[in-house]
Amino acid sequence: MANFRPMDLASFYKCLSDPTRLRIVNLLLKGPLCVCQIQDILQEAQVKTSKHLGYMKKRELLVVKRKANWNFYELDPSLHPIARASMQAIEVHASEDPTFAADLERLQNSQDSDCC
Amino acid sequence: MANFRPMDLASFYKCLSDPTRLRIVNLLLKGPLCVCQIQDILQEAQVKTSKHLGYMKKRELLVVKRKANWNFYELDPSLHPIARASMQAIEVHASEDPTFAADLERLQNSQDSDCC
DNA sequence: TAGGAATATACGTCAATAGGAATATACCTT
DNA sequence: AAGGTATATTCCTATTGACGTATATTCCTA
Repeated sequence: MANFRPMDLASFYKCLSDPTRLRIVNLLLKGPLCVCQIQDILQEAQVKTSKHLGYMKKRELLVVKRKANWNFYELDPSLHPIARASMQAIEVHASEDPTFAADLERLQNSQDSDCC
Repeated sequence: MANFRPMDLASFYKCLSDPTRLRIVNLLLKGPLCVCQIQDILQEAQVKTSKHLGYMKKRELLVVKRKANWNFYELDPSLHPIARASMQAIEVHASEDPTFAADLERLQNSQDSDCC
């Protein structure tokens, strides 16, 4: 969101307007993750996860870094303060939500995964 | 957003995912407004404004109070902290955006309007 | 009670979105 | 080079969303 215009802000909030994408954002708030980790944690179909990641990448909420065979996604570090504040609020309150909390727990357990 | 679930949160962010609705939220952050004031400030077609207000009311972001011939919309006072934080960030940064700023200026000038 | 002002709804159209199935691409390993 | 793993893309379908035109509803006032 280089230029702060309602248009861009709307585009940012569109990224947060889907449950699956919110779950992904909740995970990426903890740091970069590779696609297979995200898939494992969400327990959703590969194509579904991939397309939501592509959606957010296209709208510049996420950036991707390829390492060997794996794609690591992370939140764009240069987001507008409004975006940052919105996501920070999600992070602060994630434990109140069963889905977010369960995802974060699976994230913990996946640290010692053999995936990537 | 009585229950905090990604579903509800997604629904909330859907309300923020349209430029016109963002402009409305920006105005309502300053307090309740009647539809005619909102229409005057946005300078958009009546039906467009009305439908966006209906959209947000249906998703419980806004509540409406009828007074005589006029409908006053306001932000639901019992919103989840995540929603509050997101909107507060919008309020803090509104002056950075030409559209938001111009809308707020027209809001000032409309205080002495003969509308409602 | 008839007319007018304020606001919402119905209907039609077109674009965008979500999700699945199948397929393609990119890179690694043997 | 061949096969495997990781990930993206294409195609299809059903749903939702945005916006305009026309019309309905609600309430006030003369």
